[in-house]
Amino acid sequence: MSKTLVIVESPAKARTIEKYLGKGYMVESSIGHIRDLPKSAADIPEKYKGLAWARLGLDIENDFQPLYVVSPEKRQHVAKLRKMAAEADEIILATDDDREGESIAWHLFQELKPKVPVKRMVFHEITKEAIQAAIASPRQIDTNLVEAQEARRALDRLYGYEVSPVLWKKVAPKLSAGRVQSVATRMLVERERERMRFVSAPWWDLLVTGRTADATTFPARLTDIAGQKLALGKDFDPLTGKLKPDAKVRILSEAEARALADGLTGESLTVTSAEEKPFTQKPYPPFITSTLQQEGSRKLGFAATRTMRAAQRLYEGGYITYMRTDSTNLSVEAVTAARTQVSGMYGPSYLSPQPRVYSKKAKNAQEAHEAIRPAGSSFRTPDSLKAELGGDEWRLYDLIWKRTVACQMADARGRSLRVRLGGKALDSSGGAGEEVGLSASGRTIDFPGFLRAYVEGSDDPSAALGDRETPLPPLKQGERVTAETVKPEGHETQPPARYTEASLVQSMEGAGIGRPSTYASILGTIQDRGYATKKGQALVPSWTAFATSALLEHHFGNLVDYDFTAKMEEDLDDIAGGRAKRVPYLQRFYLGVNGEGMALRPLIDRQMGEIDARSIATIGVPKLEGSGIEVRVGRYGPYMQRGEDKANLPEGLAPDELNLELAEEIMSRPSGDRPLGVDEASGHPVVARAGRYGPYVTLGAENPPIRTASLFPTDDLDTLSLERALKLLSLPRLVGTSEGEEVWALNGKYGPYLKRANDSRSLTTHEELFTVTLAEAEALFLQPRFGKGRTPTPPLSTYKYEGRADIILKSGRFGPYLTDGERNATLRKGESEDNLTAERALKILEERGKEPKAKVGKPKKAAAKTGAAKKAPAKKAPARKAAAKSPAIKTAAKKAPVKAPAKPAFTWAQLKPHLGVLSAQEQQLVTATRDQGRKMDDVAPELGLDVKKAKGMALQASKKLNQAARGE
DNA sequence: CAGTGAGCGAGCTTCCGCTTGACTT
Repeated sequence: MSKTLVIVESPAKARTIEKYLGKGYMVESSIGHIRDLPKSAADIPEKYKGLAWARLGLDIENDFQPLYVVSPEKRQHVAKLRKMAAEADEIILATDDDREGESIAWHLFQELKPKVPVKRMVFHEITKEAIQAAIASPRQIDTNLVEAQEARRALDRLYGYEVSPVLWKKVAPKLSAGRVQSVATRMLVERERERMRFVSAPWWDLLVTGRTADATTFPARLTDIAGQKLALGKDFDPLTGKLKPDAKVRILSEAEARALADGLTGESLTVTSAEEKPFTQKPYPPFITSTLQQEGSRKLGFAATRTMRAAQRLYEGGYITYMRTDSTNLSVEAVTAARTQVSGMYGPSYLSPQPRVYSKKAKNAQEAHEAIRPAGSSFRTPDSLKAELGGDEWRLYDLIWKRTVACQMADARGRSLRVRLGGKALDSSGGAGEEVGLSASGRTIDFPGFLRAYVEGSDDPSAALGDRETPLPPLKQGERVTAETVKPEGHETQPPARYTEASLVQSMEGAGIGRPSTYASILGTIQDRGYATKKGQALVPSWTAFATSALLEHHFGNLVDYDFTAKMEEDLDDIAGGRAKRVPYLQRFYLGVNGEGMALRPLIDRQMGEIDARSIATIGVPKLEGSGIEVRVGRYGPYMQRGEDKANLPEGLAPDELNLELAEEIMSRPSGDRPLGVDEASGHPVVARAGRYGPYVTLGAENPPIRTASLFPTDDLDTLSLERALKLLSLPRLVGTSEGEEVWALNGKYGPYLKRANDSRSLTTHEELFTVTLAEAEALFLQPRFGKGRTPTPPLSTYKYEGRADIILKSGRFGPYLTDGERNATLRKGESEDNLTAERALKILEERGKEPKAKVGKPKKAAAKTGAAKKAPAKKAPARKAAAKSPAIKTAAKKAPVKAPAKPAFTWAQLKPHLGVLSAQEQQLVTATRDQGRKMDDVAPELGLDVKKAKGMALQASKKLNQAARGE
C-alpha cells in the first residue's frame, strides 16, 4: 500500500488531522521552523568559521546569501523526518498558509531532499471537509512567498545584530535592538515622557441630587454657569496644568464651588430639554491572540504568558482551536455550533437573525487560521468541563466559550436619555445669584442580547449588566425638580495611563508590529533586557530604556518609526507578489543604492563617530530642568549628579516619580554611610561605607576624604569599631628603611603587600601589615618576585616545529590558549589538550592567532600610568576585520571591572571551608547563590541590596574565597 | 560612584518567527 507523509507545523494539529485522513497517511509535525540563521558562534559550521559575514549568517557580498543551519535542538527531529520521508511514496507539505508556513515547507523540502513527489497543501480550518478539500487541490511551493520570508528574516537579523552592538558600545553591554522590541520600548518611553512632563491641575464641579415631585431622585452634574461652560479635565493643557488657550470655559475654585453649592441647595430646577434615543450594541468579534491576551489580563488578571500557557494546554487537549491567530474568521462548523447552543441555552430570541461574519482584518494579518474558539462541531459547555480542566484552563475556556457564543447572539437594545436642567443659585446675601445649567444622563437596557453571555472587561456578565444601566426617571421638558443635595467635588487632571502588557500588545497590533506567536515573548524580551519592569499591571520603562530609545530616535530615527514595519510589510507583499526582488530590497536597506534606501551599514559607521555616549546616558527630566541635577545611567545603574555630588537613584523609582523635591532629598541623603565617630587626634569624622570595591572607611568629611582604607576580609562593616577603623586608616605603614629606600606596608587591590622603591612583594595575611618587621621584609625582598611555586603559568604542552618557534599551550584567565610568543589563540569548545596535535595547534594559531593587544593606543589614564613600559607594536593590527573590531574589544576590556585570578578555578567544595574570610553579608550572599543555587535577583532584595551591587559584592567575595583557597 | 603593584591571551552579548519538549525540585 502506498504511503503519504503529511507534514504540518504543530504536533497537536498532526494528531487531529491524522484522524481525518485515515489509512495510507502518516502525519508528522515539523515543530515550527527547522532551520534558521546561526544564532551565535557555536552554531556556525566549521567551514564558515572565521568568515567575516558568518556572524550575521548572511553573505552580504554574495547577494545576501543566507547560511541556514538546523538548530541543535531540532537535529534529532529532522533526522526522524528524514527517515519518514525515505519510507514514504509521496510527501505533502501542509504547513500554514502564510509567509512563515511557506518558508517552513521550503526548508523541509531543502533539508529532507525527498526522492519522491512533493506537494504543497493548505487549509485554514481543521475540519474534515476543509482537510479533504485541501488534499484534493494541492499546489506547488510559492517561491516568491519564500523569498519574502527570507527578506523579512534577513532584515530582522541585520537590524538586530548590527544595531545591538551600537548599544553595547554606547549604552551598556548585552542590550538589544530590534524591529519590534525597539518600537515597543519606544512606546513605553514616550508614554512615560508624557507622564514626566505632565502638570496636574485641580478643578471643581458640583454633583447634584435632583428630586422629582413624586420623590424619585437622580444624579445630575453642573455643566455651566451664567451661560459659560464649566472647565473639565480635558480643557487643561497637560504640559502646563493651565487652561488651553482656546478653551472658553470657567474654572471653579474650591471656595466658589462651596459657595455655589450652598446657594443651590434646596433651589428649584427646571428641565430645559429631555432627549431619548434608542441604541443598539453589537457583540465583539471572536478572539484572536491579541484580544485573548487583553481579556485574559482584564478579566482574569493573567499575564500574557500565563494566558498563552493555558491556551496551549487547551489546544493540545483538543478543547480549542489554534491559539496563535490573527483572523476573526469562524468556520461554518463553528457558526453552526454557536447558534445551536444560543438557541438551546438562551432561547431563539437571543439568536442573531443572520449568522454574523467577522472579516475585518488586523493590520498585516496573515489569516492562516481560524479565530480562537471551542473546538469541534458542537461546543462543550464550560460547566461540563469543570471536572476535567485545571483552574487557569477552565477559566480561559469559559471566556473563549462565552465570547464565541456571544458573537452569534442578537444585538443588545436599549435607550439613552439625556436631560438638561436650569436654575438659579442664591448669592451669599440670599439674593438671586448666577444662573446654572446641569445635565443628567441615563441608560436603560430593554433587551440584553449578547450582553447576557459576555460583557467585555468584566468577569461576571449578569452583574456587569446592572452596571451598564443608569436609570433615570422619565423627566419631561418644563418639569420642575428640587436640588435636594449639592456636593462640591474636587478633581485633578490625570496623566495618560501607563501601558499594561495587554494594552501594549493592543498598540503593537495596531501598529502592525509583532505577530501572534511573538507578542508574549516580546514582552518577555523587553523585561529581560531591563527596558521595563512590571509594577502591578503597569509596564514601567527603565532609565536604560530612556537612554536606548533616545539613541535610536536621534541617530536611527527611521528604524524606530512607528510605520517602519508597515512599510516593510508593503515591500514584502511586493516581493511575495513577484513585483519586487529580495536582493535589491536588502541592498537598499543595508548598503544603500545610489544614496537611496535605509543604508544601515554606512549609517552605523557614520553614527558610531557621532554618538556621544555621555550625552546619550544623560536623560532629560523636565521637572529637574534648571536645577543643575542630571540623571545618568552608568555602569552601576542610574544615578543623579550635580557638580561633584552623586547619588544613586533608588531601585524601583519610576521615572515619572522623580521630581525636584525628591531629587534634592535623595541627593542630601547620607547614602547608607555609618558614622563611627571622630578621630580625636585630627578631629575629623570617621565613616564606614560600602563602596564599589567593597567596604571601606574614610577619614574626613571632605570629598574626596583625607584618607580611605579598605576593610580586611575578616572585618565586618556592620560591627566595625572606631578603634579598628583608625587602625586601618593608619595604613600604609612605614616599616623602616632598607638599602636607602623606605619600605612601606600597604593594602592594595590584590591584597596586602610591601613596597620598596619600584619593587614589591605580596604578604600572606592582612594582619602582617601591622606586624611585619623590617628584617622579615628584607628577607622577602631577597626572594624572587612571585614566591616559591608561583611561577606564572607553566606550559601545559609544548609543540615543536622545524623552522618555526615552538607553540606552547598555557592555562590562562579565559581558559587554555596557544601561543608562540608572537600570537595567541584561545581554545574553543571541543578543542582540548587531549585532541591537540602539533599540526592542529599550528593550524589553529595560523587561523585565529591574534597579536596581543598593545597598550599604546589606549586612551587616557591607563596609558599614562603604564607609560612606555610596554613595547609598542611595530605595525597596526593587520586584517581589516581586526581593525574594525578592536575599538569594541578595547572598550570592553577596559571596562571589565574585575580581574579573575590566574589560577584554575576551585570547585565550590574547595572554596566553602574558607567562607570565614567573608563578611556576614557576603557569606549570606554567597551561600544563597552558590550553596542553595538561588538567583541573585531574588537574594539581593532579601539582603536589602541593589542587584547590581550584590553582583559586584559576589565577585569581590569570590575573589577573596579563591585567594583564601590558594592560601594567600 | 575611593584608591591601590604584578602576572596575562578573549569571546560573547544581540534579532523575529515558527513550534514543543527536556531537564530538575
